Amino acid sequence: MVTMQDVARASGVSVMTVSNVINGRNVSPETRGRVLEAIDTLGYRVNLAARNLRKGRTGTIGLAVPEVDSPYFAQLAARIITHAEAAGFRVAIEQTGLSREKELTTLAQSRNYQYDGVILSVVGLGKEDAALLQVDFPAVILGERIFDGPLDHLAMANVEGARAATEHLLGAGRRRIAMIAEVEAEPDSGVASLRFHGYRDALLGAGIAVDPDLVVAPRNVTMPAGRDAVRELLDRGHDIDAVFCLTDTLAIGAMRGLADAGLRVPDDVMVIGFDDIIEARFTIPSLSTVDPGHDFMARTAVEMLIERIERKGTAGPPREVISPARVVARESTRPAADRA
Amino acid sequence: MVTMQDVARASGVSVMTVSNVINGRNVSPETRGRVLEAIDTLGYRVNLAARNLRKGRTGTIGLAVPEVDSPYFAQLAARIITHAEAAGFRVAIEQTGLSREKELTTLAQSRNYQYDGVILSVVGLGKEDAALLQVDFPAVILGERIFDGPLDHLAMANVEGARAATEHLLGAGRRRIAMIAEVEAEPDSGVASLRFHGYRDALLGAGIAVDPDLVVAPRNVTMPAGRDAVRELLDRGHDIDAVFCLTDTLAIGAMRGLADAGLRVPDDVMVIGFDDIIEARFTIPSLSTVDPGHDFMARTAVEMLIERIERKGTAGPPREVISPARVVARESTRPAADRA
DNA sequence: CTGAAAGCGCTAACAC
DNA sequence: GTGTTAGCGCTTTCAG
Repeated sequence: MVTMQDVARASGVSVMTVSNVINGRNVSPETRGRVLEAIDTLGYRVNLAARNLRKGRTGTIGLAVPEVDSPYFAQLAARIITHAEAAGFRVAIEQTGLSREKELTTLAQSRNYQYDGVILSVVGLGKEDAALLQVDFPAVILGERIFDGPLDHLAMANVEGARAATEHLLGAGRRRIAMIAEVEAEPDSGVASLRFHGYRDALLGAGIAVDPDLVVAPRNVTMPAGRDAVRELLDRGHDIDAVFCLTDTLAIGAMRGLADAGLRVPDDVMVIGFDDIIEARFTIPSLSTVDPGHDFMARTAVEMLIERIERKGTAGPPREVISPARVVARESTRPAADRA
Repeated sequence: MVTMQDVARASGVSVMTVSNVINGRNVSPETRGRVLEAIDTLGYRVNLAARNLRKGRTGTIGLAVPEVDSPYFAQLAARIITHAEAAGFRVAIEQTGLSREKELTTLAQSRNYQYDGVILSVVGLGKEDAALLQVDFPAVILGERIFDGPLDHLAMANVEGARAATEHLLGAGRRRIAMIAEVEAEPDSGVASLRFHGYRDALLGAGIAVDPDLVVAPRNVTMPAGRDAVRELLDRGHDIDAVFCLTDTLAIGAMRGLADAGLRVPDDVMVIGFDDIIEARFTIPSLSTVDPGHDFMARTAVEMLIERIERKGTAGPPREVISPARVVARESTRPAADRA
């Protein structure tokens, strides 16, 4: 390993001068030339572990997401990287695999001075873990389950978005509206129960009672699970005319399941999802969904985190921000009258 | 910041004992208890920057991909994470944004002792950059452009896979087979020209000349670009009966473009992609494609890298591995006879 | 089983 | 503009 010492010796200057050259501080052109040459011939590289230790920061922020290959999280990550790099931070993505333990570990590890701050997308942690989040470290929580927690928190307008999605289906004349979501036992404790809340509100508002038989739990949040959930729904023998899916990923699977059963979307069954992933614009038929304010979320998460990082001790109380959601109508909910 | 010193003082032992407790070495139960208690009350965390500096390794491998939100790379990353974590390594994902500079930077940064090794998925770098890859650092290159380079290299069977895909279309009786790909000027210099090579071989094998008008370049490798490429193809006024797309992402866009033009897949136009991303199983119709051996690639890349890391200096010459590819037939290329 | 000392490579602070 | 000194927090080495 080549160190600054070696470079300093080779170019006949002190290590400090080498450091100054590397960090672009004032050094006479002649000296700088000699140093750069030595760096080149020796193949010297800064040791970031040493620099980080000395400076007490790394210039890297951690982003923890449940799954990197879920389109929603992948697209969120890409947006966050864009914003963070614009602000001069590198981003390291970690996968928590939907586990509460890994989410806690990531937060703890971050405090090990690996990252200057962390954006944690939470699905496993719940209200009961709020105490464990009591860390004196720049962190922003993305997710639904930790309201009134000790950290900055950014959530979506889940209830409102889900209500709007359901009203959109009602507005198209549908009445037998199923929902694909695993609703948590405790009300409003997670994404699913919040979106179910919106679904129920919309139905009640239209004078329709929630039929528990029309709410089916997928085994996870993937396309295969969405397809199988639709099969179960159809096996129950009910006459459904629309499905509201917890996420677009489930919705894409659901559309596949409907096609397998010989049902046409939107004519026989309308489908709407939630998330507005890029894929939704390219399914056949294209998928109506709820845009949870992607750009707002990514930008806000990065801004909140960087502000905490820069302001160090001078913390201020935790903030709570809700990103607005809006329905994006596409072919999968288009009424017959609108078509050629 | 709480240090080992503080813990040592609080529990009346030396820093060494604290270190031993943390690293699970032999310490008397009583002492261990006192130390753990002090750690807990003080809220001590190991400083990884210091540990890394001292140990000269980080336990983290870097994974550089062009885009984290491309399904292919996202799914590759998820697989690599799985294998690396099984071997006790953490993975930090970085996005190179399709730029040659960022690819080089990532490789250089990695040598700054941030990662123990790096898996670099290359699209911007070419043969001419081989010299710049001459690093004395554990690295595995994923991609097509750097054959005979100085680093371990893992590639797909692009020519064979593309030939098989095209033969699959020929076998279904199609003759006017278009290809969506931006073919590089230099033969066999990148993924696109290699797959074009396979496409051409298959056509020639069937006695069909390549019609340059049937080869259209998308503006990038995304769904919108695939859709627009199909539009251009149709605007040229040719009668096509099949399309081979450089990637599944383009193919999904292409199917959308065909639907927009009122053409049915596979009846009017068959479509086949390349990559076998998860989404391909859930499009309507489901997408035929080429499986490039995902699991093999992820596993092999991690194995090769870790071997380099463990063996430090004792390098051995760079290795070259080709992952086998095979056609996966789905609805988008199903002949009429096979259907109900 | 526990401790003392040394030093990983770098930069902040202060000389000159 | 350049050099000297000190020390970031940890683990390795060697004594006890």
